[in-house]
Amino acid sequence: MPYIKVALDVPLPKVFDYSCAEAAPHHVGLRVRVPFGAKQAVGVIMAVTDAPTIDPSKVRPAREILSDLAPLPEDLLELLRFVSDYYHHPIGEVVLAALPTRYRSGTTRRTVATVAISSDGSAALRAGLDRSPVAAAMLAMLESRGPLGERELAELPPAQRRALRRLVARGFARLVAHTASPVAAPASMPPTLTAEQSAFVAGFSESADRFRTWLLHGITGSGKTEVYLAVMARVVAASRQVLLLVPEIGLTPQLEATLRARFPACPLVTLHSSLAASQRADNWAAAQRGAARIVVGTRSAVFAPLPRLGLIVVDEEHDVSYKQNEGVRYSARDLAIWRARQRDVPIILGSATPSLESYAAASGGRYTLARLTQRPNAATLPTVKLVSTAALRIEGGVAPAMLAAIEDRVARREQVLVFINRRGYAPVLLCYACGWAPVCPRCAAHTVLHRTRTLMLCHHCGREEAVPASCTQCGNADLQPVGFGTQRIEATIRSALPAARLLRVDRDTTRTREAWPRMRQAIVQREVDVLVGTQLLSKGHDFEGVSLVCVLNADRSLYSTDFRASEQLFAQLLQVSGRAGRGALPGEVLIQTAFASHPLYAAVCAHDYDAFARMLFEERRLAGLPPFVYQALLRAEAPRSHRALDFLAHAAGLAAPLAAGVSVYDPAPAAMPRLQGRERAQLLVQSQSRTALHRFLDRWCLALWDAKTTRARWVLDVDPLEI
DNA sequence: AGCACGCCGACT
DNA sequence: GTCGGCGTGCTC
Repeated sequence: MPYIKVALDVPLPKVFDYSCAEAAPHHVGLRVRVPFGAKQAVGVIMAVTDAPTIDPSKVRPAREILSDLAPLPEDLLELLRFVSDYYHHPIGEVVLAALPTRYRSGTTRRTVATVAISSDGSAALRAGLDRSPVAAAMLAMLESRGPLGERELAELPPAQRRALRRLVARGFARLVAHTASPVAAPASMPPTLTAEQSAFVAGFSESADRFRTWLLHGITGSGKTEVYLAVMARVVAASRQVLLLVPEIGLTPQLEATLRARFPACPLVTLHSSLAASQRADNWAAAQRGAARIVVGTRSAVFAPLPRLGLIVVDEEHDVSYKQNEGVRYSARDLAIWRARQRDVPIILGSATPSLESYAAASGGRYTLARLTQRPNAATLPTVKLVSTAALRIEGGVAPAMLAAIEDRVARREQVLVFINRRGYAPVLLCYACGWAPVCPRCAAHTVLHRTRTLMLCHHCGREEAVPASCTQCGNADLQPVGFGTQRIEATIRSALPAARLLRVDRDTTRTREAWPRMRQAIVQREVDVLVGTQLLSKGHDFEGVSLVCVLNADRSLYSTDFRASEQLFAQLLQVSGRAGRGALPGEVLIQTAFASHPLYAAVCAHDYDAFARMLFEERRLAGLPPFVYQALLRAEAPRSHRALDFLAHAAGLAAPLAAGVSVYDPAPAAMPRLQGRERAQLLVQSQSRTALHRFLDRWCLALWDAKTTRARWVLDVDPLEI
């Protein structure tokens, strides 16, 4: 009797043995439906064996092997096993997370479960039969509001879900299933490449069929995309697949349009979170069949099966959105490199501001560095100037000199982009009498004052509350907004320049699917003079009419406790600067700051990445920080903070005898100590040797899994970005 | 993580 | 008496 080892979506570091008469070696990588505890689950067959590892009497038979999808290829399973080992995360969660959601359940058709009240339930409600207040309330809700959909069900508190299950069991409510239905042009000519671009393409082509990591450091506007396209053309012509990873796409279908225009005959699919589940599953399957030749996707696309892979490109490789910060905390950029080595194909990491890790690897010769130092067509870099606010008291958040510059551009019918990395009206509403300010009850954060919809909003958990009329501590009615968000800056500019046409672009104004395309249209057609927006606006948009970029509130990251904040600020400022003067107009960038003599700003003004990188590198070396040490963070969370800290104290105790060559720090509250009603704490471990760190992590995790102590949820964050 | 089982207080 | 609260332990 053959047995199968099944990866299941549970936080346990093992696979589960099932008996399965029909199982054969070629079933490895297929999905399978199995009984698990009291219910059924869908998992992935990781191996087929002759004998179970556990007591055979405990083994249950598998229900059914699902063959509506081709098996996950061996190289992908190998990648997933590596991810599970390296990030010390349960294999089942890793494997199932790599699968499009639609394939995580057995049904291939997209069904949305809803719960509706039954006729028995209506009768019971009228007769007042149910004595449980929760159950009665649920029945009343089902009757008045109609059936509850999957989303609403997921958001119910556990007590209500339990009550609902009981109602279903007693026939007072029933499950309903709805089935939802799922949902080219002439080739554009490549431009003539610059000498630098051609040199890179030529150099790349010499070893294009072997593994090699290229770090393509190109200043903003130097045409990295053109280089990618030229290199991709060769790969596509050889009938092989290209994986192009991009940061969170957000508002950018532009790259996709460019690719389709350049390769009209080449099947292209995208993989990102805003696709409908069925679309995503179809695109994934097209990649797996090898039918899709170009796969453009965000970080999770690094797990797409690609049988004919010939090249990987990671655009904006420094972008922190490549790091997954929930569940398996992987770095898609690092895994892309692992995958390129595994498949023996070249990989290009592109950036105007490479991460210090990549910079170090290139300096040490592990990556091949290539540079693009020129903008094509003799376009010049924007001039970057500082607007010092050190001696000023700024009225509406925008310095007079900056307002004047904006007015000047508007008068010349040029467009202006104003960045403020905070949405809402004001980040804090403060009582000047006693110092009280509204906070979120579930998160360790102030709630943010919003004015377009008047409310206090928690930006961490989304909780909405009414704006208090007076201080709840002292009764003072004079509560003042402190600090500036996009809405307040918009108001300032509107009152200073009443004739200018303003558009605010942030998460609040781009919530609907159609909103952004319509705004984009308005910008391109010059129906807008001043754009006020968050970082959303900074990624990958070329607005030809924009000649001035203004940056507000950059100082916040200068003296942050996070040692990576200045690296990220520098990258952001250079990226944002790149938005000015993309067309024929010369660009100008103004950065409002109270610290005009800070060396970071000097480097930004000089567009000097190398000087800044060298400086940071030296700082990190002296301080003993990455990339000179390797880190891992044990993160714990629990409803009460002592639970999380107790767990970490216990973990530190377990670590002590294992920690050869590894420093174990003290448990500490997390940077965000409370999130969504859960208290969070963390424990840092680090080592100068990656090998020593991982040898330690291997043994430590075994001990942690063994210790069935203190109930806290925990994850290991290997190579953390946020500490 | 779910989910059972099990043992305690407060309602009909 | 049951309902429902939550702590413990298991899932092949």
